[in-house]
Amino acid sequence: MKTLPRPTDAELGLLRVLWQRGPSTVRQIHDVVAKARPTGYTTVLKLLQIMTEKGLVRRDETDRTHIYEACSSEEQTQRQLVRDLLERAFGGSSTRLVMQALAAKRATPEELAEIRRLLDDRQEDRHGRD
Amino acid sequence: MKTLPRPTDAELGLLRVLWQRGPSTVRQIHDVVAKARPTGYTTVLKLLQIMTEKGLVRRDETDRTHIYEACSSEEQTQRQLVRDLLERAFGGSSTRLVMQALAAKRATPEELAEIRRLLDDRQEDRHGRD
DNA sequence: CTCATGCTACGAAGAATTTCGTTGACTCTA
DNA sequence: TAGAGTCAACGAAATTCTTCGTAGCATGAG
Repeated sequence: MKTLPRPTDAELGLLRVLWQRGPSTVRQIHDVVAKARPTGYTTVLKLLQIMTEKGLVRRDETDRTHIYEACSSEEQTQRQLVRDLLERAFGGSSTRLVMQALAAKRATPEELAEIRRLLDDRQEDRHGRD
Repeated sequence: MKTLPRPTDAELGLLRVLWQRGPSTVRQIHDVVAKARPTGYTTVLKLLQIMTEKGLVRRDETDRTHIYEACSSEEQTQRQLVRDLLERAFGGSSTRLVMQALAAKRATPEELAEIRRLLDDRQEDRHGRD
């Protein structure tokens, strides 16, 4: 499994629908994205065809109405995007990225607690492995 | 001060040089980027001209050899990029972004400690303000 | 002064992204 | 079976991104 190309903005929009809905037809995807922003049906179709070539999605052509499905999970893609941003803009320092993430949007106390929990797990991992 | 456009990959590369070096000439910037990847001098120049139009950099034209300078600090730009990614790929959940940041690159114990310190500050802030 | 050098400006080409119209095929129904 | 509707495929246009060649101007050395 080789690394997939970074999805463009429009592509990411379609992927988000696929993650939310699961495998879907062009029409189903179009219905969702068109609600947020007027978009032609064939625009979505073409984008999905390109994404198929790139390996971002796969499609089931059994029936006449094809079914599209994301190749990477939301988590995998998010991690890829973060890794990318990390290298391109943060010189690989996840600390600084986390700092900016917290600065960019005030986290709720619940979120802060969850992140704290995450750090605890992380630390346990290290203790377990080192 | 209106919001600046998101810098492209190549633009971000030049911004990183400007942040690192401070105000610089085209040649100085070119020398740095060309070391990492062969790039024509005029490629860098053109990119800087476009970035000037976009407002990403400003230039001092006093001398014949212009001096370019980033309009946004590294921190501001990073925050903008994170905010952007947050909306585009994480539905605004900074928690999940932090999770992926930690998953994407194993943080060192020192980094983990620093993030922990950050959270503490954050919490104190809230106590102070709530 | 003249020429080599270094600089900016400009244009253009090629690639990637985004959008949509048209076409031809299939399907369902009246 | 004829027509309306739906679908994938394709081409093409508009835009943005990236790259670089060329031209024209200034400057400094000989």
